[in-house]
Amino acid sequence: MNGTQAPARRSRKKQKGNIYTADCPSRSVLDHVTSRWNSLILVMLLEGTHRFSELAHRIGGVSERMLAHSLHALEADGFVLRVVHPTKPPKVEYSLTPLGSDLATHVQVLTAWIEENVSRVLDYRKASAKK
Amino acid sequence: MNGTQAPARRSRKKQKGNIYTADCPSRSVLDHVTSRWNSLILVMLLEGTHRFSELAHRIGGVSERMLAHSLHALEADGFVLRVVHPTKPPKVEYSLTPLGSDLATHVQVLTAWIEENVSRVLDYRKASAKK
DNA sequence: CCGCATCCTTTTTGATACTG
DNA sequence: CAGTATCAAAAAGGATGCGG
Repeated sequence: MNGTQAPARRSRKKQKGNIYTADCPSRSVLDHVTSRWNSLILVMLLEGTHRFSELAHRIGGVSERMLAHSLHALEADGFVLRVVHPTKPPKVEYSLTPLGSDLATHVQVLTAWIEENVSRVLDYRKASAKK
Repeated sequence: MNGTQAPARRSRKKQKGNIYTADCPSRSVLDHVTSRWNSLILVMLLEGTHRFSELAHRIGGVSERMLAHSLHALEADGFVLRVVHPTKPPKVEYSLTPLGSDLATHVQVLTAWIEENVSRVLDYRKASAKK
């Protein structure tokens, strides 16, 4: 089941994308969601609002440049809300929009699964390396 | 809630990873799962066994090089099983392992969500471009 | 000081051509 | 059919510096 052709339901704005199609916008959304740091950012923001420096500190290995890039991308897609406090020193806070929160929930399931099953993967990697 | 420190449960092989740590293996697993084409491959194989050419044809925009590369990576992590039929012409079939099937289920939830909500993202992108 | 833009290096990806 | 090898382009990543 699960047809490949677009449903072509007319006169309704809410059309479902086909992620297997190269030029479908849903593909670009998937790319953004799965872009290296973005999934980690989404899951971390599920905890609540965080400052730039907090994210930079807690997400191991991310550079400030990449963090800024990723946050902008997530903001442009409407997943993350960026609030600048013009204090001194400056403070920028990031949080999830309702849409982003919904998405992040699903991403978290994935990251949680990986954390749970990472040892299985490691065992397999080791076994096939030996062979 | 959801502590940051590792649980340090001892003397059990099944240790849970911390995906926020740069050198945790779970990070590399996440990278593989979210690598551009891998998520699409996983979801497609959820339908059942597929040949190389079927995957290449149905996943729009993927090159043979990347498809082969991605399939090898998924195979190395124990998510995908590769079976070569020494017929003429040759035939290679790919399917999910139990572990891969479990993972792919969660990835599919994500891709399905994106397909459902892509119009919301597009609306947001359009609105912020206008501003 | 914090956030992030700019320069330059390294890694990933893609187009094309060629083998078993 | 199912890949691999090679080269060129693009993107990711790191170091540094500057505005607020």
